[in-house]
Amino acid sequence: MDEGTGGPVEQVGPISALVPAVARAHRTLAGQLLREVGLYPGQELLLMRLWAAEPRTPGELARELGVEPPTAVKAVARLEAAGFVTRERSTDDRRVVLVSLTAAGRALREPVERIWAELERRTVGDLGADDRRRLTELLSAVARNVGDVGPDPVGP
Amino acid sequence: MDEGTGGPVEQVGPISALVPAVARAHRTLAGQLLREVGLYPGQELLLMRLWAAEPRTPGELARELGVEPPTAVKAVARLEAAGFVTRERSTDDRRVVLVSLTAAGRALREPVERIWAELERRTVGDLGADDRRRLTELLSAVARNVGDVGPDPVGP
DNA sequence: GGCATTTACATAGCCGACTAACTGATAGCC
DNA sequence: GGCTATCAGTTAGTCGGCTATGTAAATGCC
Repeated sequence: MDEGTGGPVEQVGPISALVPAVARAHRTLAGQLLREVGLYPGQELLLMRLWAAEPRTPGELARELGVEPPTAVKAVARLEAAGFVTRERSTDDRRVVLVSLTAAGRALREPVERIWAELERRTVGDLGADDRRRLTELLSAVARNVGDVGPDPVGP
Repeated sequence: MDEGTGGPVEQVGPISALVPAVARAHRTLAGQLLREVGLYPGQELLLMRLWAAEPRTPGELARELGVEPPTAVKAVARLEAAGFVTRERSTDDRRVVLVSLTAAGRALREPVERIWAELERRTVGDLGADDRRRLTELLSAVARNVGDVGPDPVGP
Protein backbone atom coordinates (compact mmCIF):
# COMPACT_ATOMS: atom_id res chain seq x y z
CA MET A 1 0.00 0.00 0.00
CA ASP A 2 1.73 3.11 0.38
CA GLU A 3 3.68 4.45 3.16
CA GLY A 4 3.55 7.93 1.85
CA THR A 5 6.83 9.08 3.23
CA GLY A 6 9.09 7.91 0.47
CA GLY A 7 10.72 5.25 2.60
CA PRO A 8 11.21 1.66 1.49
CA VAL A 9 8.00 -0.20 0.82
CA GLU A 10 6.98 -2.11 3.89
CA GLN A 11 5.98 -5.71 3.81
CA VAL A 12 2.20 -5.91 3.80
CA GLY A 13 0.43 -6.90 6.98
CA PRO A 14 3.42 -8.66 8.45
CA ILE A 15 1.57 -10.49 11.18
CA SER A 16 -1.44 -11.28 9.03
CA ALA A 17 0.93 -12.83 6.51
CA LEU A 18 2.97 -14.68 9.11
CA VAL A 19 0.09 -16.29 10.97
CA PRO A 20 -1.21 -18.46 8.12
CA ALA A 21 2.31 -19.34 6.98
CA VAL A 22 3.35 -20.50 10.42
CA ALA A 23 0.11 -22.39 10.86
CA ARG A 24 0.53 -24.19 7.54
CA ALA A 25 4.04 -25.30 8.30
CA HIS A 26 3.09 -26.28 11.83
CA ARG A 27 0.17 -28.31 10.57
CA THR A 28 2.34 -30.07 8.00
CA LEU A 29 4.80 -31.03 10.71
CA ALA A 30 1.99 -32.25 12.96
CA GLY A 31 0.65 -34.29 10.07
CA GLN A 32 3.99 -35.98 9.52
CA LEU A 33 4.25 -36.92 13.17
CA LEU A 34 0.62 -38.01 13.53
CA ARG A 35 0.68 -40.13 10.43
CA GLU A 36 2.51 -42.87 12.27
CA VAL A 37 -0.53 -43.45 14.49
CA GLY A 38 -3.05 -43.09 11.67
CA LEU A 39 -4.42 -39.65 12.52
CA TYR A 40 -4.75 -36.44 10.55
CA PRO A 41 -3.96 -33.09 12.15
CA GLY A 42 -6.97 -31.82 14.06
CA GLN A 43 -8.30 -35.23 14.99
CA GLU A 44 -5.92 -35.50 17.92
CA LEU A 45 -7.45 -32.37 19.45
CA LEU A 46 -10.87 -33.93 19.42
CA LEU A 47 -9.56 -37.13 20.97
CA MET A 48 -7.88 -35.11 23.72
CA ARG A 49 -11.29 -33.81 24.76
CA LEU A 50 -12.57 -37.33 25.01
CA TRP A 51 -9.57 -38.48 27.01
CA ALA A 52 -10.34 -35.68 29.43
CA ALA A 53 -14.03 -36.54 29.78
CA GLU A 54 -16.38 -38.98 28.17
CA PRO A 55 -18.90 -39.15 26.64
CA ARG A 56 -19.18 -35.84 24.85
CA THR A 57 -21.65 -34.48 22.35
CA PRO A 58 -20.59 -33.11 18.95
CA GLY A 59 -21.89 -29.71 20.03
CA GLU A 60 -19.70 -29.64 23.12
CA LEU A 61 -16.71 -30.76 21.13
CA ALA A 62 -17.28 -28.07 18.53
CA ARG A 63 -17.56 -25.35 21.16
CA GLU A 64 -14.47 -26.49 23.01
CA LEU A 65 -12.40 -26.80 19.87
CA GLY A 66 -13.59 -23.44 18.63
CA VAL A 67 -14.96 -24.83 15.36
CA GLU A 68 -18.41 -24.97 13.82
CA PRO A 69 -20.65 -27.96 14.49
CA PRO A 70 -20.42 -29.49 11.01
CA THR A 71 -16.65 -29.65 11.35
CA ALA A 72 -16.91 -31.61 14.58
CA VAL A 73 -19.61 -33.88 13.17
CA LYS A 74 -17.47 -34.75 10.18
CA ALA A 75 -14.41 -35.37 12.31
CA VAL A 76 -16.40 -37.64 14.62
CA ALA A 77 -17.76 -39.53 11.64
CA ARG A 78 -14.25 -40.12 10.34
CA LEU A 79 -12.93 -41.15 13.72
CA GLU A 80 -15.85 -43.54 13.97
CA ALA A 81 -15.07 -44.99 10.55
CA ALA A 82 -11.46 -45.37 11.68
CA GLY A 83 -12.64 -47.28 14.75
CA PHE A 84 -11.52 -44.80 17.42
CA VAL A 85 -14.91 -43.61 18.69
CA THR A 86 -18.53 -44.73 18.76
CA ARG A 87 -21.73 -42.73 18.55
CA GLU A 88 -25.09 -43.37 20.14
CA ARG A 89 -28.28 -41.44 20.52
CA SER A 90 -29.02 -40.29 24.05
CA THR A 91 -32.17 -41.82 25.50
CA ASP A 92 -32.83 -38.75 27.64
CA ASP A 93 -32.91 -36.34 24.75
CA ARG A 94 -33.07 -38.06 21.42
CA ARG A 95 -31.61 -35.06 19.62
CA VAL A 96 -28.36 -35.54 21.47
CA VAL A 97 -25.55 -37.80 20.29
CA LEU A 98 -23.04 -39.23 22.74
CA VAL A 99 -19.53 -39.80 21.48
CA SER A 100 -17.40 -42.33 23.33
CA LEU A 101 -13.95 -43.81 22.88
CA THR A 102 -13.26 -47.35 21.75
CA ALA A 103 -10.36 -49.35 23.15
CA ALA A 104 -8.39 -48.38 20.06
CA GLY A 105 -9.19 -44.73 20.72
CA ARG A 106 -7.97 -44.99 24.29
CA ALA A 107 -4.83 -46.76 23.18
CA LEU A 108 -3.91 -43.73 21.11
CA ARG A 109 -3.51 -41.53 24.13
CA GLU A 110 0.07 -42.33 25.03
CA PRO A 111 1.55 -42.20 21.53
CA VAL A 112 -0.32 -38.99 20.75
CA GLU A 113 0.90 -37.34 23.91
CA ARG A 114 4.43 -38.34 22.99
CA ILE A 115 3.94 -36.86 19.56
CA TRP A 116 2.53 -33.65 20.98
CA ALA A 117 5.46 -33.25 23.29
CA GLU A 118 7.77 -33.73 20.33
CA LEU A 119 5.75 -31.27 18.24
CA GLU A 120 5.88 -28.64 20.94
CA ARG A 121 9.59 -29.25 21.44
CA ARG A 122 10.26 -28.68 17.76
CA THR A 123 7.88 -25.74 17.56
CA VAL A 124 9.55 -23.76 20.31
CA GLY A 125 13.02 -24.85 19.24
CA ASP A 126 15.62 -23.00 21.20
CA LEU A 127 13.32 -20.28 22.51
CA GLY A 128 13.87 -19.68 26.19
CA ALA A 129 11.16 -19.87 28.82
CA ASP A 130 10.71 -16.11 28.64
CA ASP A 131 10.23 -16.10 24.91
CA ARG A 132 7.79 -18.98 25.11
CA ARG A 133 5.72 -17.23 27.74
CA ARG A 134 5.77 -14.02 25.80
CA LEU A 135 4.76 -15.74 22.58
CA THR A 136 1.90 -17.45 24.36
CA GLU A 137 0.70 -14.12 25.69
CA LEU A 138 0.99 -12.37 22.37
CA LEU A 139 -0.78 -15.17 20.51
CA SER A 140 -3.53 -15.12 23.10
CA ALA A 141 -3.90 -11.40 22.59
CA VAL A 142 -4.14 -11.88 18.83
CA ALA A 143 -6.70 -14.64 19.36
CA ARG A 144 -8.87 -12.26 21.32
CA ASN A 145 -8.34 -9.52 18.75
CA VAL A 146 -9.49 -11.65 15.86
CA GLY A 147 -12.52 -12.73 17.82
CA ASP A 148 -11.60 -16.25 18.76
CA VAL A 149 -13.49 -17.54 21.73
CA GLY A 150 -10.80 -20.11 21.53
CA PRO A 151 -10.46 -23.67 22.56
CA ASP A 152 -10.67 -24.21 26.26
CA PRO A 153 -7.41 -25.46 27.70
CA VAL A 154 -7.53 -29.20 27.84
CA GLY A 155 -6.05 -29.48 31.29
CA PRO A 156 -8.31 -29.15 34.36
CA MET B 1 2.72 -35.89 29.48
CA ASP B 2 3.57 -35.53 32.87
CA GLU B 3 5.19 -32.87 34.71
CA GLY B 4 6.42 -35.20 37.35
CA THR B 5 6.59 -32.69 40.15
CA GLY B 6 3.10 -33.03 41.50
CA GLY B 7 2.12 -29.56 40.35
CA PRO B 8 -1.10 -28.78 38.57
CA VAL B 9 -1.43 -30.38 35.18
CA GLU B 10 -0.14 -28.05 32.53
CA GLN B 11 -2.05 -27.28 29.41
CA VAL B 12 -0.74 -29.53 26.64
CA GLY B 13 1.58 -28.04 24.04
CA PRO B 14 0.43 -24.49 24.66
CA ILE B 15 1.93 -22.98 21.56
CA SER B 16 1.09 -25.94 19.36
CA ALA B 17 -2.52 -25.59 20.48
CA LEU B 18 -2.58 -21.83 20.10
CA VAL B 19 -1.14 -21.63 16.60
CA PRO B 20 -3.94 -23.48 14.80
CA ALA B 21 -6.62 -21.77 16.89
CA VAL B 22 -5.31 -18.31 16.14
CA ALA B 23 -4.88 -19.17 12.48
CA ARG B 24 -8.46 -20.44 12.21
CA ALA B 25 -9.94 -17.35 13.77
CA HIS B 26 -7.69 -15.09 11.73
CA ARG B 27 -8.67 -16.88 8.56
CA THR B 28 -12.34 -16.59 9.40
CA LEU B 29 -11.98 -12.86 9.91
CA ALA B 30 -10.06 -12.51 6.65
CA GLY B 31 -12.80 -14.46 4.91
CA GLN B 32 -15.48 -12.13 6.19
CA LEU B 33 -13.60 -9.09 5.01
CA LEU B 34 -12.62 -10.57 1.64
CA ARG B 35 -16.10 -11.78 0.88
CA GLU B 36 -17.17 -8.30 -0.07
CA VAL B 37 -14.81 -8.37 -3.06
CA GLY B 38 -15.59 -11.97 -3.98
CA LEU B 39 -12.38 -13.60 -2.78
CA TYR B 40 -11.68 -16.46 -0.42
CA PRO B 41 -8.85 -16.29 2.09
CA GLY B 42 -5.58 -17.28 0.47
CA GLN B 43 -6.51 -16.06 -2.99
CA GLU B 44 -5.54 -12.51 -2.12
CA LEU B 45 -2.00 -13.66 -1.36
CA LEU B 46 -1.66 -15.08 -4.82
CA LEU B 47 -3.03 -11.93 -6.41
CA MET B 48 -0.54 -9.84 -4.44
CA ARG B 49 2.29 -11.69 -6.15
CA LEU B 50 0.81 -10.86 -9.50
CA TRP B 51 0.36 -7.22 -8.58
CA ALA B 52 4.04 -7.16 -7.72
CA ALA B 53 5.17 -8.78 -10.97
CA GLU B 54 3.48 -10.28 -13.95
CA PRO B 55 3.25 -12.75 -15.54
CA ARG B 56 4.15 -15.51 -13.09
CA THR B 57 4.16 -19.26 -13.37
CA PRO B 58 2.25 -21.53 -11.01
CA GLY B 59 5.54 -22.96 -9.82
CA GLU B 60 6.92 -19.55 -8.88
CA LEU B 61 3.70 -18.66 -7.12
CA ALA B 62 3.76 -21.89 -5.13
CA ARG B 63 7.36 -21.35 -4.06
CA GLU B 64 6.77 -17.76 -3.06
CA LEU B 65 3.60 -18.55 -1.15
CA GLY B 66 5.24 -21.50 0.57
CA VAL B 67 2.64 -23.99 -0.63
CA GLU B 68 2.80 -27.08 -2.79
CA PRO B 69 2.36 -26.74 -6.55
CA PRO B 70 -1.08 -28.39 -6.75
CA THR B 71 -2.41 -25.83 -4.28
CA ALA B 72 -1.28 -22.97 -6.48
CA VAL B 73 -2.58 -24.66 -9.61
CA LYS B 74 -6.02 -25.08 -8.06
CA ALA B 75 -6.09 -21.53 -6.81
CA VAL B 76 -5.12 -20.20 -10.23
CA ALA B 77 -7.83 -22.31 -11.85
CA ARG B 78 -10.43 -20.85 -9.52
CA LEU B 79 -9.22 -17.32 -9.98
CA GLU B 80 -9.38 -17.91 -13.71
CA ALA B 81 -12.94 -19.19 -13.43
CA ALA B 82 -13.77 -16.10 -11.40
CA GLY B 83 -12.35 -13.93 -14.15
CA PHE B 84 -9.42 -12.43 -12.25
CA VAL B 85 -6.53 -14.07 -14.08
CA THR B 86 -5.77 -15.73 -17.39
CA ARG B 87 -3.47 -18.60 -18.25
CA GLU B 88 -1.50 -19.22 -21.38
CA ARG B 89 1.18 -21.63 -22.40
CA SER B 90 4.60 -20.11 -22.85
CA THR B 91 5.93 -20.33 -26.38
CA ASP B 92 9.53 -20.50 -25.18
CA ASP B 93 9.02 -23.53 -23.03
CA ARG B 94 5.73 -25.22 -23.63
CA ARG B 95 5.72 -26.83 -20.21
CA VAL B 96 5.46 -23.42 -18.62
CA VAL B 97 2.19 -21.65 -17.96
CA LEU B 98 2.06 -17.88 -17.67
CA VAL B 99 -0.50 -16.45 -15.32
CA SER B 100 -1.57 -12.86 -15.94
CA LEU B 101 -4.11 -10.51 -14.44
CA THR B 102 -7.32 -9.44 -16.11
CA ALA B 103 -8.67 -5.93 -15.71
CA ALA B 104 -10.98 -7.27 -13.02
CA GLY B 105 -7.99 -8.77 -11.25
CA ARG B 106 -6.12 -5.49 -11.34
CA ALA B 107 -9.18 -3.65 -10.09
CA LEU B 108 -9.09 -5.76 -6.96
CA ARG B 109 -5.80 -4.32 -5.82
CA GLU B 110 -7.03 -1.23 -4.03
CA PRO B 111 -9.94 -2.79 -2.18
CA VAL B 112 -7.84 -5.77 -1.15
CA GLU B 113 -5.09 -3.54 0.18
CA ARG B 114 -7.68 -1.65 2.18
CA ILE B 115 -8.98 -4.92 3.53
CA TRP B 116 -5.50 -6.10 4.43
CA ALA B 117 -4.78 -2.93 6.29
CA GLU B 118 -8.02 -3.38 8.20
CA LEU B 119 -7.22 -7.03 8.88
CA GLU B 120 -3.79 -6.20 10.20
CA ARG B 121 -5.22 -3.38 12.29
CA ARG B 122 -7.70 -5.71 13.92
CA THR B 123 -5.17 -8.51 14.29
CA VAL B 124 -2.68 -6.46 16.25
CA GLY B 125 -5.43 -4.65 18.16
CA ASP B 126 -3.93 -2.51 20.85
CA LEU B 127 -0.50 -4.11 20.81
CA GLY B 128 2.25 -1.52 20.86
CA ALA B 129 5.00 -1.26 18.29
CA ASP B 130 7.32 -3.21 20.57
CA ASP B 131 4.90 -6.05 21.00
CA ARG B 132 4.24 -6.18 17.29
CA ARG B 133 7.92 -6.34 16.49
CA ARG B 134 8.48 -8.99 19.10
CA LEU B 135 5.56 -11.07 17.88
CA THR B 136 6.88 -10.88 14.34
CA GLU B 137 10.28 -12.07 15.51
CA LEU B 138 8.88 -14.89 17.59
CA LEU B 139 6.57 -16.06 14.82
CA SER B 140 9.47 -15.98 12.38
CA ALA B 141 11.49 -18.08 14.78
CA VAL B 142 8.66 -20.61 15.04
CA ALA B 143 8.34 -20.64 11.26
CA ARG B 144 11.99 -21.60 10.99
CA ASN B 145 11.62 -24.18 13.74
CA VAL B 146 8.75 -25.96 12.07
CA GLY B 147 10.62 -26.00 8.81
CA ASP B 148 8.83 -23.32 6.87
CA VAL B 149 10.85 -21.81 4.10
CA GLY B 150 8.11 -19.29 4.22
CA PRO B 151 6.57 -16.89 1.84
CA ASP B 152 8.92 -14.25 0.58
CA PRO B 153 7.93 -10.81 1.69
CA VAL B 154 5.87 -9.24 -1.01
CA GLY B 155 7.54 -5.87 -0.88
CA PRO B 156 10.89 -5.36 -2.65
C1' DG C 1 20.06 -39.35 -33.13
C1' DG C 2 17.81 -41.82 -29.39
C1' DC C 3 16.61 -43.01 -24.84
C1' DA C 4 16.47 -41.91 -19.86
C1' DT C 5 15.95 -38.29 -16.67
C1' DT C 6 14.30 -34.18 -15.02
C1' DT C 7 11.04 -30.42 -14.98
C1' DA C 8 6.33 -27.99 -14.97
C1' DC C 9 1.96 -28.52 -14.68
C1' DA C 10 -2.39 -31.09 -14.06
C1' DT C 11 -5.48 -34.61 -11.95
C1' DA C 12 -7.48 -37.49 -8.27
C1' DG C 13 -8.62 -38.02 -3.83
C1' DC C 14 -8.38 -37.11 1.00
C1' DC C 15 -8.99 -34.01 5.28
C1' DG C 16 -10.24 -29.73 7.85
C1' DA C 17 -12.78 -25.55 7.71
C1' DC C 18 -16.76 -22.80 6.53
C1' DT C 19 -21.80 -21.33 5.14
C1' DA C 20 -26.46 -22.55 4.00
C1' DA C 21 -30.12 -25.25 4.37
C1' DC C 22 -32.72 -29.49 6.22
C1' DT C 23 -34.55 -32.96 9.71
C1' DG C 24 -36.14 -34.43 13.89
C1' DA C 25 -37.00 -33.77 18.76
C1' DT C 26 -37.83 -30.91 22.73
C1' DA C 27 -39.76 -26.90 24.98
C1' DG C 28 -43.06 -23.04 25.27
C1' DC C 29 -47.06 -20.82 24.97
C1' DC C 30 -51.52 -20.04 24.22
C1' DG D 1 -53.94 -30.45 23.40
C1' DG D 2 -51.84 -28.33 19.60
C1' DC D 3 -49.09 -24.95 17.14
C1' DT D 4 -44.83 -22.58 17.02
C1' DA D 5 -40.19 -21.75 18.10
C1' DT D 6 -35.82 -23.42 19.34
C1' DC D 7 -32.15 -26.66 19.50
C1' DA D 8 -28.95 -30.76 18.08
C1' DG D 9 -27.29 -32.92 14.64
C1' DT D 10 -26.81 -33.83 9.82
C1' DT D 11 -26.27 -33.00 4.74
C1' DA D 12 -24.65 -30.47 0.65
C1' DG D 13 -21.46 -27.83 -1.47
C1' DT D 14 -17.23 -24.88 -1.67
C1' DC D 15 -12.31 -23.61 -0.69
C1' DG D 16 -7.50 -24.25 0.82
C1' DG D 17 -4.13 -27.58 1.97
C1' DC D 18 -1.73 -31.94 1.32
C1' DT D 19 0.08 -36.54 -0.96
C1' DA D 20 0.42 -39.54 -4.80
C1' DT D 21 0.33 -40.05 -9.44
C1' DG D 22 0.11 -38.92 -14.34
C1' DT D 23 1.43 -36.37 -18.70
C1' DA D 24 3.96 -33.62 -21.76
C1' DA D 25 7.95 -31.05 -22.85
C1' DA D 26 12.81 -30.00 -22.40
C1' DT D 27 17.36 -31.58 -21.15
C1' DG D 28 21.31 -34.70 -20.78
C1' DC D 29 24.16 -38.15 -21.91
C1' DC D 30 26.00 -41.42 -24.56
